[in-house]
Order: sequence, then C-alpha cells, then structure tokens
Amino acid sequence: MLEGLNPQQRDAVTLPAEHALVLAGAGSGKTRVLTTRMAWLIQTGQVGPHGLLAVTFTNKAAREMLTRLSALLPINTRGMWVGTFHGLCNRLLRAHHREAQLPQAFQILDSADQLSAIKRMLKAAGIDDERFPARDVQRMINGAKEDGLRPGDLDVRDAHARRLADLYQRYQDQCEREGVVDFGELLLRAYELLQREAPIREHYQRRFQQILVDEFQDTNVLQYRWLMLLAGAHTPVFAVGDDDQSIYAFRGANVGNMADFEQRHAQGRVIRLEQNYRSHGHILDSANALIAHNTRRLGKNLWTDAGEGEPLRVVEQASDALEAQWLVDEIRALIREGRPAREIAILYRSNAQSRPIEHALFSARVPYRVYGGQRFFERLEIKHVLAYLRLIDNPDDDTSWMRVVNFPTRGIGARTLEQQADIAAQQNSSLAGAVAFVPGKAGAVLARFATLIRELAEAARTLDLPELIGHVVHHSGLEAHYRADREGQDRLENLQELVNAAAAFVAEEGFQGLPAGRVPAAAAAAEAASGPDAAFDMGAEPSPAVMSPLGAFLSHASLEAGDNQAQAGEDAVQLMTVHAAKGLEFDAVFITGLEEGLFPHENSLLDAGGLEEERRLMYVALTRARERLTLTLAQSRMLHGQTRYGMRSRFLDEIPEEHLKWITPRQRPAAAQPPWSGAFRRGLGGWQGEAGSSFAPRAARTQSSGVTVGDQCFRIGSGVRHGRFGEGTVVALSGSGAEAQARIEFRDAGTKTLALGVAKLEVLD
DNA sequence: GCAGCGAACCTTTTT
DNA sequence: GGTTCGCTGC
Repeated sequence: MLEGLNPQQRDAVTLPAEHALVLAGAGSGKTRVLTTRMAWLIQTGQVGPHGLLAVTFTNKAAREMLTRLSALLPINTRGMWVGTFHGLCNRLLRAHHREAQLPQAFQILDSADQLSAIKRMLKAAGIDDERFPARDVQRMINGAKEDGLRPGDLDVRDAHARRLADLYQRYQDQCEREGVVDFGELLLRAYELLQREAPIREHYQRRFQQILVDEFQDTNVLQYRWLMLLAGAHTPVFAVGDDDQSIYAFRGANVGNMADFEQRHAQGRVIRLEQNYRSHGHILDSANALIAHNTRRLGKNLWTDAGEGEPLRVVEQASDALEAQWLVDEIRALIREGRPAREIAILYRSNAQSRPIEHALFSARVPYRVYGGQRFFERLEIKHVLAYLRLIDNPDDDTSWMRVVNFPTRGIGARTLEQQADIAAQQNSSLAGAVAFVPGKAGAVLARFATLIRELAEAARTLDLPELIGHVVHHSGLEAHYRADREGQDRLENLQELVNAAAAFVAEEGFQGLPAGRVPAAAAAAEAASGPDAAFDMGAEPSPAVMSPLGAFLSHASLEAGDNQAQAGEDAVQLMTVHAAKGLEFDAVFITGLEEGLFPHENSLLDAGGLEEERRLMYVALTRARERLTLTLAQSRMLHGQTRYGMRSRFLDEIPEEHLKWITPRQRPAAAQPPWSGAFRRGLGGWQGEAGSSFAPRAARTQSSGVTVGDQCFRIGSGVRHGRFGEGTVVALSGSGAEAQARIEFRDAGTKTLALGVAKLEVLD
C-alpha cells in the first residue's frame, strides 16, 4: 500500500493519531495521500471504516475518494461518513431532526430557491427593493451564516444594519414556517445541534476516531468550527490543503483557518508535499516565481525531476477575435500532430470570454465543450417537477407552491395569490394552510390545486419513485403543456431523463420496489422504538434511511445539482474558467486574456487581499499544464458592448524572462505605470481609444493621485456627502475629466456610481 | 395571462 | 453586446 510513495507522502500517510496539516502543492499526489491514509488507518486496525469521517467540498471529490479507497481495500464503503460538508450535515439533521427542531421532511433550498424566498419575504415585509436588493440581502444572510452568526449576533450600530438584521430574522421565521433550510442553514443548524445537545455531540465525538479534511484552505469559519467541535478533545484531524490554491475567499473561504490550525492544534506537525508529478520545470518555476509575490504564505516550493521542458509561450494579438483565431489555428495544429483534443484546455478568468473563442472554434469545426453551463437539476422543467414532488413531501414549502401553483396555468392569477398570501400572513400559516380560508371563486381554484397535491401524495403511497415522477408529470399537466409547446420536445426528454435518474437512484440506494412516500420499515421501527436520544445509542446510527425514497431523492437533487458539462468521453477541446479548472490537468493549456483589469480582474483590486487571490488564481491556472503552456493577451476586447483597451497583465511581468518565449513581439506597456504617464502614452503606439476607461488598473491610478474635479480631489477611501444619498465612502474611481466616475458606498442609500462632473458631492476630511 | 418592451445587470461558484 | 427582469397594455 505504501509502495511508490515518496518519503514525504509516506510520512503523511503514517503520521501518528494527532492533529496534522499536510501542505499539498499542486500535482503533489494529494488525493492519493488522503485515500492511502484512510486505507492505512483501517488496515493497521487503528480505526474501523465506521470510525472515519472524511469531508470534501464537492460530491465529485467525495465519490473519487470512495472509489480510490475501495480500490485499495476490499471493504464496503456504503454507510461510511465520507461526503461533502453539506451532505454530512444533512445526514446529521435528518437523523436528529427533532432535536434540531426541524420537520422530518424539511426541504433544502438551493441558491435560486433561496433568492425567490427572500424576494417573497421582502415583498411581504413591504421593503423598498431599491435600498435592499434581494441579492444583497441574500449575500448578507449567507455571509452571516458562514461566520456562524444569527440575526441577534449581528453588529447593529446603525439603522441600515438594524434593518438588515431584521430582514435576516424575517427570512428565518419564514423558513421555519415553511420547513425549509438553505445551504448555509444546513451547516449552522448542524453545528448548533452538536453544540447544544451534549449526548449527541459526545456520541459522534466518540464514534469518529479520525477526521480527514480535503481542500482545507477552502473551509469557512463555520466549517472549521464544526470540524473542531466534532473532533472534541480526542479525535485527531488530518487536514490537507494548499494555501496557494485558495481561490474562494469571495464565497467565505478563510485561508486563515490553515495558519490557525497549524498554530493551535498541529504545532509542528506539518508535512509539505513539494514534489510535483505533473508539470515540466519551466512551468513549475514560473508558478513558483509568480506565487512568491504573495506575502502571508505558509511557504512551499514545488520541484520536479521531469526536466525543464519548453518555456512558456506568450502571444499578443490585436483583438479578442484575433486572439481566438490564433488559438484555433494553434489548436488545429496540435490536433494534426496527433494530440487528443481532450488534452487541450483553454482557460479564462470570466465566462464572458468564452464567446469569441467558441465562435472561432465553431466556425473552424473544432469539437469543444464548455464547462459551467446549466446543471441538470437546475433546468426549469426539472425544477417544476421537483416542486410538485416537494409539495407531496412537504405541502408547507411555499417556494415550491409559488413555483407551480399556476404552472401549467390553471387560472390562478396574481390577485388570488396575493389574497392567499395575506391570509397566510395573518394566521401565520403556510400558503397551503391558508387555502381553506380564501373565500369565493379564488378559494375554489386554490382548493382544486390543493386537492391535486393531495392526490399526488396519495399516489406516492403506492407507486415507486420513477413511477411517481411519471405520474406527476402526467397529472400535473406538465406533459400536456410541453407537448403543446413547439420547443417542448427537449424539455420532455429531460423529464424522461429525470425518471431515469430516479430509477438509478432507487437502485443505488436499495429502495427498489418501495413506495416513494414510505419510510423503510426497519428504519421507521428503529425511530419509533427509540426515544429521542436512543436512536444514536444503538451503535448503528440512524442513517438517512429514516427518509422515504422521495425525501432522499429530493435531498439528493438539492445537494447534487448534477453535471454541468457536456457529454463526457467525447474527444473535445476543454473550455472553462480558471476556477473550474482547479484540480484538473491537461497536456496543453492556454491561459487567455492576460490583461490588466481582466486577469487580475478589476473588481478584485477593490477588496483587501483581492490581488493576492487573483495571483493564486493565476498560480492555479499555470499549474494545470503538464507539457505545454501558452499565455495569450489581446490589445482590445469587446466587453459590455464597448471596445476596451487593457494593459499587459502584471502577472506576465512577475514570471522571470528566462521562462518566457514571446511568439509575437512584446508590444504593450506593463501594468505598473499609471495610464497617464509618459511611458503609457509612448507605449500606446498607434492605437487609441477609451484607454483609461475602467479597464485600466484602478488601484495604480488612484493610489497615486486620485481624480480631481474642480477644486476637489476624490480618492478611494475618502468620505463624501451627497445631498440626497447622505454620507458615504468612495470605493472605486474610473475615467478622468468629464468622464470621471466614482463608485460610492453610501451608509444608508446603498452603492451608487456617480459622474463626478454632474453629481453634487462634497469631499469630507 | 401573456406578449412586448425598456431598464438593469454583467467575476469567480459549490453546496 | 447579450440576457434577464419586471412592468405595461391588450
């Protein structure tokens, strides 16, 4: 089992049972170490499969871990606690739903469901959506939950913050009433459950004798606290991660967890995996040199014995269209040389960049696939069916009610629904609960819908899950609706696909022949026989089997949105964002759009640590390549309907010359000079345009001088007062002269972009 | 209830 | 430039 491991990998695998941190560089065999560690712990008798807890971020990573583990050891991995944070928390909450104060059939809201729930809450509260856009409220709520904060824990020093806390509370009340939880709530609820209920906590602390965490750099504050709570005083945590690949701070990941874990728990027990088995020397040295520009690293230097390989090639084209054309020509040549298309990846910073590239590939008939499209379970028609299924499982789920109460249309209009919502609010019930109290014709049509749901629920008592879904598709009228629609054919096919997915799910989970709505008898008996806390004292955990096939499938649909890539297996060039490329590797990689403002992205420069995260992103991009790495940039780019001119990305200048080979002459100025400097103007050469538009680096410009309008000088961070919006802070500046604009975060009025020549602003000292 | 229109959005994203 | 959202008018 330990054969073929290098000394550091072997050390990591065979560490004693204490907290430890493994700093695993890109391509250093991280997953191998993690799975071998699990196998080794089991094989040496230190722990049974039952006593392991392994946490990942994605379902894909969890599956991969289980697959590799069963290749190493002849054990049955079913029932092992290996999964995502959210999946494991769901399991905990299902098993202890009473103690967690959740209904047995609680539903999980995905981000889109959450947003519509928030919109509904804002509407009910009569909130002005100018000042409180639903998206902002959603971000605030999720941010608070990621930090483990409830509405009462928020800092409410001003009226705006007080209002936000109030909205958070209203949203929570609404979720409570409807029996739904969002993703953040899954984690926070599970954490609070363990914290509050000592017998449950102690049971799991005893049960888990080893905890392993993958991608530890991506954990947020709450996930870290959850892990350490579960570990308790005796369970060692084996954390694997790479601080240089932390690229998810924007969604709450806290790299600081790594340093904290090292200092407080894993003192000295840090193993660095620095031998890279993926990339040639030039590539690796470039990545090392680039990332060395970051401060606050735990420190690590990758090396390889694979030889230095080719230098990185750099290509500059006049426009994004020409950049795309060059890529296509180059890729066709590679394919002609016999390189498989699937071994070629085109990476970009933002999704918008894929358009011209796709266009060029399509015209040249080069097969390609784009990652990051819509997921299967996120398709509209699928969400509609799922909404019916959720109402069967939990009629109080108002989000689902609203989604399908009038889809397909059945004459239930906005006025009827408002009336229903008013009554529901009055008696503090769900929409379903209010139906009986809606008078007149409106009440009658609603009652008819409620009857439909009851009949579908009745069917769930006898039909198995795939049959039930077919039944729902037919009796809800969705089938007829899509059949009548000229473009409904694809949607009908997807609905059939959903039936197939359900059949596969039923087979995999051992639910064959079971009515969709029925909780398996054995599990139900165990639940009934045991008191509220006996269930987990029986050695065997209450498993997700306390759920009906329907309930389990709905959880599955929410927690695993399905593939977001085109059909696998096909030999096609791979297009994706750098974020999506994390964890993957290719023979040949093209990193495109290496322009200041795009990569690093201009928005990232505004927040603290943003540039360093962009640099880590670039580091991730560089380390995806095995043999051939090409960096491309364009002098002009179509963005938001405007042609913009960017400067060469600073990241190109952070890679030592000796690793770069310029295929086209180097033309454009480096990013370090501000756009108004002489060097920039000279560098401008023949091209003119909106240089100095917001595409130019804001930080460089504003750090030095700011923007002067009349006798006032605006800088990032300066306080300003506006007649209508009140006081605020300048967070971004762009343009100059008559074009100058400032983005200002007002304390009460939200964030606005104002033309400095027009808006009456006063700079405060 | 729905088509049609103008306004507002536009970094990255898993669960 | 493209899409999506929400309002208006039929």
